[in-house]
Formats: sequence, C-alpha cells, structure tokens
Amino acid sequence: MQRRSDQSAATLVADPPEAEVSPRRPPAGRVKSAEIRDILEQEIATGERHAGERLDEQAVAARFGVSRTPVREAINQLASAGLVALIPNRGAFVRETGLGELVEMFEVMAELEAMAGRLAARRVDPKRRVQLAEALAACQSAAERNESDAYYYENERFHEAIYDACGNGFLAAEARRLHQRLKAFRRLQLRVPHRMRQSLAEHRRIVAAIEAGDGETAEAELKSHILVQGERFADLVASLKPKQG
Amino acid sequence: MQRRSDQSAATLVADPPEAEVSPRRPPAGRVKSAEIRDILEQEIATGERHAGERLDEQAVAARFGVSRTPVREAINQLASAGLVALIPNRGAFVRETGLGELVEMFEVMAELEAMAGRLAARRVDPKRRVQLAEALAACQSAAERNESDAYYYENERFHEAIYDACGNGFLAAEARRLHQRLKAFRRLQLRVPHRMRQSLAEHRRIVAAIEAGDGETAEAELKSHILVQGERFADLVASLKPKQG
DNA sequence: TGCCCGAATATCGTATACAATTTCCTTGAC
DNA sequence: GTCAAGGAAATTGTATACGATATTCGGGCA
Repeated sequence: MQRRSDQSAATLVADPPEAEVSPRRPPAGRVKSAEIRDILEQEIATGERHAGERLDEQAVAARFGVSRTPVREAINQLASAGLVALIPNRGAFVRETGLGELVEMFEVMAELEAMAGRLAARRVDPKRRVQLAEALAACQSAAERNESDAYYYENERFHEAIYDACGNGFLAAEARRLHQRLKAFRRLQLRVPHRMRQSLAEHRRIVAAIEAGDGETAEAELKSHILVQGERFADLVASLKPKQG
Repeated sequence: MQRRSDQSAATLVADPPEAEVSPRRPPAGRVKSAEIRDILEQEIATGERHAGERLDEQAVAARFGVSRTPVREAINQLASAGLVALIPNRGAFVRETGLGELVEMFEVMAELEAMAGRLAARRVDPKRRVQLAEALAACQSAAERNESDAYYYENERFHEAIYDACGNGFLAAEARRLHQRLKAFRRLQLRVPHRMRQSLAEHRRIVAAIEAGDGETAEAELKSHILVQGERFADLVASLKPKQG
C-alpha cells in the first residue's frame, strides 16, 4: 500500500534506486535509517542545523516521508557519534561543536596520530613502507603542481597510510573516525596560502623518522603537524566570526 | 534481578540550550533495551557467545519476553560500540574481539589516559585537585579493608577524576567511552591477588606527579599503569581459554 | 498573591503488523 | 546425476498503534 513513489518531498535519493546490474554490491543506499543519518550528519556538520536545535522525530519523519522508526535509529546513531545529545523526555538536541571543543578534538587527534607514527616507526613492514613513500610522493607531486584540492586528497591518503602502518587496527579505526569527524571542519582551511608547502615539509620529516625507525621523532613531528593544523583552524574560525553569539 | 541504574545507555552529555545539571533521574525505570544490551554485552565479553555467532532478533526477543523493537535498539547500540557487526539484510554477528584486539584497545587506552594525566598536571584546578585526592583516599581505604569490589568501584572513580581534571572535555568523553567498552572485559580480572596493592601504589605516584605539576611523570606513570592492566588481562585470558573453540 | 495539586499534552519506549529481500529447498531439464 | 531456476520460508527493515511517563498549564485553596 505504501508504494511511496513521491520522493519529491524529500532529498532521500542520493543514488539511483535502479540497482539492476549490481546484485552483489552491498546495498549502501537502501537502508533508510542510514540515509537519514548521513543527511542529518551533514546538515549538522555544515551548520545548517544550528546548535541547540531540537530534532523532532515526527518532523524529521514527515520531512523524509518515513515513519518514526528509521528516524529513531538514525538519531540514536548520531547520539552514539556524539553529534546530538539525548535528553530523556525532552528530545534530541544538536550539540554545539564550539571552537573550544574543536580545539580539544584536534588535541586528541594529534595524540592519536602521534601514537600511530611512533608505532609505525617500530612496526612498519616493507609493503606499508612502500605505500607510505608513494603517498608522500603523491603529496609532493600535488604540491609542485600547486593544486590544493589534489593535495587535500593526497594528504588524506598519506595519513591513511600512517594509520595502516601503525600495526594497531583499533587505533587505526579510532583515528579514522576522528579524522572523518574533523573532515567537515577542515575543509574550511583549504586555501590557507603557504600551508601546503609547510605541510609537505612536515610530511617529509615524518616519513624520514619512520624510515629511520625513530619513533620519538615521528611522534613529535606528527603531534606538531596536527596541532599546527588545529591552531591554524582556530585562527581561521576566530577571524571568520569575531563576535559569534 | 539486581536493578543496575547504569545510565551508560548513550552519550547523555548535558550540553544543549539551557541544560543545567538535571537533578531528575534518568529513566531509572526499566529501559528494556538498555538491560538487554548490558546482558548481551556481558555474554559477548565472557565468550558465552562465540565469535561469528548470529544474534537472532526473534530468539533474543523470545528469550527476554519482549518484542523485537528493544532488541533491535540493543543490537544497534552494540554495533555502535563495535561488539557486533551489522550486515544489511543478513543480521548481526558477534565480532571476534580476539586477544589481539583487546591488547590494541588497552594500548590506545593507555595513551589516552596518559594524555589526560599529562594535561591534568598542567591544568588541574583546586576543586578537581581535591576530588582527585579524595578519590585516592577512597582507593586507599578500600585497599586497607582489602575489599576488592569496593576497590574496583573506587578505581573507576579515580580514573573518572583524572578525566575530569584534564581540562579537555572531548578527551574525557573518549576516554570514558573506551573505559566503558573495556569494562566488560575487565570484570574478569577482579580478583587478581596482589594487583590491588600495586595499583594503589601506582595511583599514589600518579597523584603525586599531578600535584607537582610534573606532566611527563604523570604521563609515564599512567601509561605504565594501564599497560600493566592490559598485560595482566592478556595473561588471564590466555590462561582461561587456551584453545577457545 | 503564592503554592500545591491534578488534568491535558507531548514524547518516549514498546508492541504488533506488513513489506521487501535474502536464503534455501525443491523440482525440472539436460 | 548434476546443475540451474523458481518458489517458499525465513529474516530484516519499516509502518502504525498503544501504553507509560514526564512536563506543563490551569484551577483551587491557604
């Protein structure tokens, strides 16, 4: 009965529902709760949903043309991710990721990355070492062409390579999670002028330390590398909204 | 049927609009999903549910005499915690939290705790300092009475005090999350004999370093403190199930 | 006028029913 | 005898309904 084909009221369809020739592929976009979660997550990250706003289950359900059930699941997942706060009989509220908390997140990110670098210097195997060198080369190539978008992408790959090389799968997963969460905010600092060249130099020192098996140096370099990003970001945000709130 | 008023259902951070500390108790009634989640969590931790086993929603629902809805919520929370893997239209499968991954988790936990200690040594304010001292005193009291259960509880409080004292709310939340996840496994090592006295001595050194503002020492002591726990735990597990099938 | 108590309202948690997809078994053809 | 195709059974995902509980507003009483 609920052959709900009126998707006009909702931006629910991210990819064509015609999954005709891909029966083996994992159904990425078919589960509505995941779809709703992703959309809400993006809206929160971009600030479209301002802090403190209440996410009304019924309203969200009506907006996407679904029932409360998938909305509930989506909101619960957002709560687990720390993006919204659940107050028992009051509803779900968008948590304000203020500048202070962002700095805190960068601080933790720096520690995790530094740990990954320290472990990588001790445990890296030849295959991962090659991948790391390749990722560094790709960064350098992008920097020489002065393409900040490409550098942004290769930078992601570089840090992924470090995660992979650390030999601690759990740490890698946690680092990826945090990286993903900070990603939305990091986009803003894409076009800081001399940052790219400086970042590349830091990458070189990091790789050199890992290659040399010098865990202490790799740790220190990586921590500084991330903390600098956090500070730059804080400056940027502070300059963008000087009298926020 | 001991009613555990464990409020660790979700991230109930009091952050939204005018969310002051709510003196009203959480849904201390019976939230069935939380209860089911706790039981399943413990079963998975103890190995009662072996790795790869499928968690049948109807079976669990029938077992607890509830409908599938709270079971689904519980399973989703377990998935968020990383204890089970969700395959879209196939079901939930118990992830094998092998000894290797547990060691990895303790490694990360050690790093986060050490970071918290380092920051606490620099940033702790008088009020938190008093709380830390009180937590240490409570630990000592429990140790003198040789009550391991009480010590276990006070130990939790002690580490909570360190999280609070670090001045980084995000780090504190992440540390609590990991601590919570490891808690299920840590239950097993309650009664390791001389561990309590040794742990207390380590606590004393940690507090002394924080009081002295010596971040480096606090960091090193805490890291060692957690890593020792991880090693003890690994020994225990290894001795418990040598050929876990 | 202020406080307490109770009903109305809203929201959450759970139960039940239905739809969609996957898996497995049966059956038929080569 | 083996393999493939189709359908039935099973299981997940979603919809709708209902009960329980907390919040709020209004009225009565001190």
